[in-house]
Amino acid sequence: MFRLSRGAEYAIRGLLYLAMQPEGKISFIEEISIAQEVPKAYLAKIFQTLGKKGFVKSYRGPDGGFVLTKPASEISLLDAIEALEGPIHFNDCLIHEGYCHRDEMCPIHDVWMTAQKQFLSVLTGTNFTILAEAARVKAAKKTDRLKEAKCKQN
Amino acid sequence: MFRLSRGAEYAIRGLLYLAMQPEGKISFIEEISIAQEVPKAYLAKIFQTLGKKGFVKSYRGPDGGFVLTKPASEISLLDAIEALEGPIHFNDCLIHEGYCHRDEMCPIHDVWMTAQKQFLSVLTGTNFTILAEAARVKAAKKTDRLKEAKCKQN
DNA sequence: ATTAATCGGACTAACATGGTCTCAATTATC
DNA sequence: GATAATTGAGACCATGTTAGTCCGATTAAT
Repeated sequence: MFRLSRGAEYAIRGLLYLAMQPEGKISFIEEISIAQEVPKAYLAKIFQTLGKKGFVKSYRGPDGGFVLTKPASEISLLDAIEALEGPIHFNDCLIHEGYCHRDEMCPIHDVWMTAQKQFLSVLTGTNFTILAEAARVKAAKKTDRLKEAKCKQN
Repeated sequence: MFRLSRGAEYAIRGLLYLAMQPEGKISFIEEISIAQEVPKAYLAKIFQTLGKKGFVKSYRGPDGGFVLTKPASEISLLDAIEALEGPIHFNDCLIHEGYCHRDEMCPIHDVWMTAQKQFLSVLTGTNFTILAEAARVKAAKKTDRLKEAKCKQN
């Protein structure tokens, strides 16, 4: 179906939220779920898998929560997606060399290969420092727009 | 899940088969299903949707079957896929401008946009004449390999 | 102890996928 | 005109995936 799953989408939002916090600050699920508009219980489950995959570290008990285990710059968008969806391969024939016995006559294999490479290169080229920065810029623009609107009112 | 559906895969194989036939030659489902290793009944269903979408024309009765309605060069890989899967958008926010209210603060939208563009450009840049030609080349190489192997035997 | 948080997993409803099967319609051939 | 070969339309079904919810257990700060 060529669609990002909601689970992966939410994982990305969650990691982005953490990436935008001051370093080392513990955030808890409820906080993130509200800010990022994700159902709390679902987000909790997602963060468990993010924990198992080594992207976040958790603290239990009151004042518990989650922190990134590595610098945001070392987590790519692809990492986040594959953490939830598993490895991406557009077509079965791309799973590994020799998987598909039709390879020797099938001309489509190569097309998929390049399409997938193009796609993956965009995702690996984007990390959460970049995303966090882009989010900050967007937020600034938004407040600018609001100010301007208020100015016109008066 | 970022995966091509089997249905679309089979549609591609079917169209490729037709594209490789002499122009105007009618092929019937059983023939195609055997050559392309697709379950016959399923392929029949797929060709009905390909017919409705205007890619193939059908003839009933004995000696009936299917033919391409337009030159293979005018059918892109994307056309074939979207005929079965509907329009491709990697993420909901790409459905149309303004669909997602988070756009104004979400930094990921733009990444998806470029990733999808890259991907689609590969698929639109590949048509069935290209594929058919590539298949012929591959087939030739295969027979070469076989000949060589036979030569060594003697 | 209480309370606030994660951990782990069971559970579920809805939908998508990948088919099969049947019967009807069409048409070439004998 | 009967027969046989083909597509047309759609009902049907088993399985898997998605997008969650819910609950009880665990951990730790106060």
